[in-house]
Amino acid sequence: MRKKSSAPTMKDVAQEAGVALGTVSKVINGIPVGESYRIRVEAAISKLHYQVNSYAQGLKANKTYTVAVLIPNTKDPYFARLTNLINLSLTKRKYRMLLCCTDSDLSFEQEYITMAQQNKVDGIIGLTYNPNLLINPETPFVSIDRIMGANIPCVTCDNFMGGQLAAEKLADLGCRNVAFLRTGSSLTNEPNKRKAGFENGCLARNLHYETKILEDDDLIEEFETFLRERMQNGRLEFDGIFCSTDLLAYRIIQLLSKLSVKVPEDVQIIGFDGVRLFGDLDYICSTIVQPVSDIAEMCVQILLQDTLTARPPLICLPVSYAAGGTTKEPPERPESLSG
Amino acid sequence: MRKKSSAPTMKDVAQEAGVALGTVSKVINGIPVGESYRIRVEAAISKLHYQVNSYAQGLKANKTYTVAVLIPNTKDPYFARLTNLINLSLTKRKYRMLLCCTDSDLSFEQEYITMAQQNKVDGIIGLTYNPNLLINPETPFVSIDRIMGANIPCVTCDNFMGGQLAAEKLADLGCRNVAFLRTGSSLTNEPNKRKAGFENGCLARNLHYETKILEDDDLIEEFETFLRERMQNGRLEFDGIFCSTDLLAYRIIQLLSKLSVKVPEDVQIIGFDGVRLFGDLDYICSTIVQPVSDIAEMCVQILLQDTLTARPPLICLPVSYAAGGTTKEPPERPESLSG
DNA sequence: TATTTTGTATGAAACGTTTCATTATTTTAT
DNA sequence: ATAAAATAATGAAACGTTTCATACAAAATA
Repeated sequence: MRKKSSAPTMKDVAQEAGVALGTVSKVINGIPVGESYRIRVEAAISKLHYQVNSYAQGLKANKTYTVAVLIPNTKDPYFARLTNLINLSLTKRKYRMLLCCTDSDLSFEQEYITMAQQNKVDGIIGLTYNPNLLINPETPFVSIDRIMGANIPCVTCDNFMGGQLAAEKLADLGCRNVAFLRTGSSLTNEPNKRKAGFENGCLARNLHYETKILEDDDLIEEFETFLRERMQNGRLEFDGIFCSTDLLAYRIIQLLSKLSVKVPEDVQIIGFDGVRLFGDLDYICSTIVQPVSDIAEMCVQILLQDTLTARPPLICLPVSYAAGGTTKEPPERPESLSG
Repeated sequence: MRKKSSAPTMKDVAQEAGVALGTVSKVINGIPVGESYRIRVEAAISKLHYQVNSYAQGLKANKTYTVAVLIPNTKDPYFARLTNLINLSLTKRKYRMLLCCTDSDLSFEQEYITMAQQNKVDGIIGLTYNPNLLINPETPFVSIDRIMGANIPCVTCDNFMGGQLAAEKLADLGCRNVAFLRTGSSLTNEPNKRKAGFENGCLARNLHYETKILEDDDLIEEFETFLRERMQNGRLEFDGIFCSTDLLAYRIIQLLSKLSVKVPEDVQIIGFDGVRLFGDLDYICSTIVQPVSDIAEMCVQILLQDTLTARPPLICLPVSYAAGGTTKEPPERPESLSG
C-alpha cells in the first residue's frame, strides 16, 4: 500500500494516533485532553509532519487573521515607514498583512476592496485616492487621511495645526513674506487642511503669504515658472516656503539651487511628513512631523477592536515640528552618532 | 421567514436563479452555459450581492494566488523599492503579496515559512538572515542574496563585480589608498563577495587597501575610532572608501563631516545598492547600483514558473555604477527637473 | 417514427477543518 | 454494591466551493 502523496490531514493524524478527529482538533487548538491522548497525538503529528490547512480553518471560522493594507507605493519613505509600522502592529496581534501598492492604478483599490469582501481578509486599512470606491458597510475599513463616509473611521494627523505650526515657525525664524506650495488634486482629503492652517497662522502672525497649487503631480516644472516670476535681480521675494510634503520640499530645494537661491540663507523651507533618511536617520528637511507610529497603531486598533461602539468618525493625532537644515536652526539629529 | 443574516452562498444564488449549483459555478468561472441560464444566474448574483468565498475555493483548489515576501523592513529605501517592485510584478500576474517585515526577530522568518506550508501562500520570496531556517523542499522558495541549499534558487546581483567596479572607479578617480568598510555578520550570503571583488580590483589597479568589518550593526561608532586612528595632522590617510551599503556610506559621510574630512575633496566614497531619495530622485551617494527591477522580476518569474526544470541555483544579475556627488564627478540626476 | 449521437444541466461527493450532541468512562454519593 | 453525577472522547454534520458521473433533451441519422 502506497503512502498518500498529498499532505497529511487531521484524519491521518487521528488514525496514526488511534484517536478521534475531535481529539486531534483539541490538541491542535490547545484545548486540554487526557495526557496519554495528547502525547499520542503529538507524536503522530511530528511523525507525519502534519500542518494544519488554514483554508479549511478559514472556511469554518470565517476569519483569516489577515488585513489588507492599501497604499500608493512603498517608494515614498513616508509610506514605507507607515507600512512597516502597520505591519509591526498587526504582527504583534498575530495578524498578517496583505500589502497592495495601488500605484497610479485606481482600479486596484476597488479590486482589493472586493477581495476583502470575498473573505480573503478580515479588514482593510486604506490610504486611497479613488473617489468612487464602493465599500460594503459590512467590511471593516479604516481610512487614512481621507473621509470616506459617515460610518468609516478616518485616522489622520492634525493637518490644520501642522499648517499653523509651519507659519508660526517661519514667523519666529524671521520670515515676513511666505508661500504655500502644493501638488495633487483637491479631493476631500484631510491633508488639504494644511493650507487653511497655514493661512490661519500667517494671518495671526501678520505674515504676507501667497499660495500656489498644481493639481497634476507631474507638472512640477510649473513651480519653476512661478518662482522665476517671483524673482527680482536674482533675489526671491519670499523668505519662507511651506511645502505640502517633504517630497515636494525636496524638489523645490533642487529647483532653488538651480535658480541660485540659497536654502536656508535666502529662503527657509518647511515640508510636511517627517521623512528621514533610511527611516530613522536625519530629517531630509525642516518639517512638520506626522506621528506615524501612532497613526499606524491607531488604525490597527480601530480596525481590530470588535466593539462597534460609537466612535468618533475622525481620529486626529497631534503633529510636531523638527528642524532639518532647511531653516536657520541647527538640524536635529535623531539618534545618529551623537558622540 | 427571516432572511439569512450571513453572506449569500452559491446555493442561495442557485435557488434564486432556479438552476443547479454546478451551473452557478460555471458562470462564475467563465465556463460557457446556456444563454438563458447565464442571464438568470448573473441576475441572481447581483440581486443577492453574492461574492465567492475564496476560502472554500482555496480548500478545493489548494491554490491561493498569494506569495509571502520576507524582508527585514521597509524603512531601508532599498528594501522598500524591492518590495514595491515585487508587488508590482506579482500583481501583473494576478498574485497577491503577503508582506512580512521580519525586522530583528529571526523567529518571524521561520513562522512565515511554516505558514506557507499550511497553504496560506503558494510560495515565498525571502531575503532572510536566520541561518537555521527549516524549509520544506515542497514549498516553492526563492532566496534573495543568500544561498540556502542545493535546490533553493537564489537571486542576487554580481556582488564580486560590484566590488571590482568600485575599486576601478576609485582608481580612475585618482585614489591611491583606499578602504573597504562593512557591517553585519559574515553569513554565507552573497553580498560578502563585495569585499573579495574590491580586493581583486585593488590588486589589479595596484591600489593600497585596507579592510574594516564590524560584525554588529549597532557598533557603528567603532568606525569612528578606526578612522581617527588613520588620521594624521587632521588628514585622513585614505583618499577613497568603499562601503558595503549606501546606508553605511551615508553614516560614514556623517562621521567624516564630524572629523572635518571633506567629501569628495579629501576622500571619495562609493556605496552599494543604488538608493535614491523617494525611490527615483537623486542617488544619495556614488554607488554600485543593483538591478532591483530585474531582481524583483526574476524572483517572481522563478517562483511562479511551474516547470521545475533544472535551473541554475544562482542567478547573478549585472550591476552598474552611478555617480552621486560623493566622488569627483558631476552627480547623475536621474529624471528630475532636467530643464 | 424509432434510434443513436451530441450537447448541456444536474447535484452528490469531496476538500480539511470545527463543533456539538452523543456515548463511554470514571468518580462520588448513597 | 448500586445509582447518580461528572468528566472526557467520539464522530457525524456543516462550512462553501469544484468536480464529474449521471440524466436529460435536442438534434441527427436510419
